[in-house]
Amino acid sequence: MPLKIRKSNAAMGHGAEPWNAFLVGHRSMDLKREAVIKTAAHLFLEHGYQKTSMSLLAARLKITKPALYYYFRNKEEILMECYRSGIAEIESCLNRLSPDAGNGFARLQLYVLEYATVVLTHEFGRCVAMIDDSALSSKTRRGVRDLKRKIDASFRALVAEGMADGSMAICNPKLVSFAIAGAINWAGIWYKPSGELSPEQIAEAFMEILTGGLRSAANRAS
Amino acid sequence: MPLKIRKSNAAMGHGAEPWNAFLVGHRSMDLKREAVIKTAAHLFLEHGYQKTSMSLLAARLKITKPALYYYFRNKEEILMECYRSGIAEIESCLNRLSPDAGNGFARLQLYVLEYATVVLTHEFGRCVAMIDDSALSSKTRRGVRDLKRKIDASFRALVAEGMADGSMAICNPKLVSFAIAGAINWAGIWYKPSGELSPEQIAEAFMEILTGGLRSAANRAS
DNA sequence: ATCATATTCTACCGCGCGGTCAAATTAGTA
DNA sequence: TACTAATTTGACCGCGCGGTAGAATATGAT
Repeated sequence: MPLKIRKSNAAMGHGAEPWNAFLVGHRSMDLKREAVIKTAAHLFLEHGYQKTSMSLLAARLKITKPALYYYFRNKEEILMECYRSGIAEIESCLNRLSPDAGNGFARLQLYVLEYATVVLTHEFGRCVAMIDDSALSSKTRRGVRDLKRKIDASFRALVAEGMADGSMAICNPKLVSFAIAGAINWAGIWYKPSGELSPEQIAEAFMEILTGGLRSAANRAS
Repeated sequence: MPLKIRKSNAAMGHGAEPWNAFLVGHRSMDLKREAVIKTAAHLFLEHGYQKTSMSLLAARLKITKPALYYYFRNKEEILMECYRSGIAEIESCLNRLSPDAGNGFARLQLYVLEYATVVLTHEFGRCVAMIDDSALSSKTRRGVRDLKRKIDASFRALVAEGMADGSMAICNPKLVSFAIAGAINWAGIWYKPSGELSPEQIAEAFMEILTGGLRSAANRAS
């Protein structure tokens, strides 16, 4: 009778190694799918999407490649799920500050702060900013871009709002949105957790640098 | 007697199709190397580095793959040359405005304008901003990063200068440099020449957005 | 124990990649 | 013309990739 790997006590919960979800038998498909995309996100962020092979991903999960294909149709479905989670997280940030946090300018500042924090610290948020979607099939890519566009639209709406209530100088919302998102996304690329600057420090500095030029004269006088 | 492709009248000069450099015989190695990296840059920008195969590059030049290896050791040497040209162009911008174009803040503004223009319009400048160097061997990548670091250092020096002469508010030069370069590099990614905004429009808007928050109070009063 | 189902495995496929080789072709020279 | 050196080529290699087929195994219900 062969040895049997026994179920680990720490197999469930957030702190566990992801591959514990695969240790023995029956746990729900959802748990295993989550374990896969979580591990995949880390690998994608470390080596890039193209250079992360399905075999490596499987190895990290202590399973074999075909098992992956039992849970996902193909490689790009896995990346798509990473995007979906990350974009959902960013959207929830945006909705959270919606109610009433001051004028448009103040809310833009808050959003910059939150967006930067997500992109620097959230494992799936980082995927949205960092991972190039050009490797995807055109159909899947269109789906991703649609989701991204929603974020961009909210961003522009915030800028337009600030201009309408007089708290921001007049400007091109599209370009403002691109400039801010670009600076932050790029930070997602060079930022390494081992560096000397914390995500909070970076987020605060970026907020000041990127929104400092947008305050209206009236808003500045106050 | 087989047909012989005759030398085109337009085979030389800047406006010609790059592959004309290969049409017949003897032209200098340098011309052909230039034709290769120029064509490669366009393909890298269009499809990405990883997805541009040496076979495709050769096909675009109307030669065969092994001929490519007569002029370059390997694929990454070609990308390296693209980087080198782009970085040289950016450095020349920086040197050009060095002498005396006003205080630190004014010169930073000029530099932002020029950097954005190069990254949006110059074929090799775009490579520097857009093409991920993580596909390179670690040795080559170190070379590229050294070159990039020089640009970053100049950038930070400009910021430090502005702080020293009182034209800019106090800030972290490293983060300012990253924020500005990031926003512009990211523009290199989304910008398509077919879009409705011209590089000049983008460059000017970015200059205002990205430097607006850096002006010192004293500088603002004037 | 038995069976049906859910899950995971071993073994494999076709493909296109970066890169190489030795042969063929061309150009320059005399 | 004939010789040499520079250039280009067709044919090929090994590899690792994404993905698959079908057998093997584990699980849960009876």
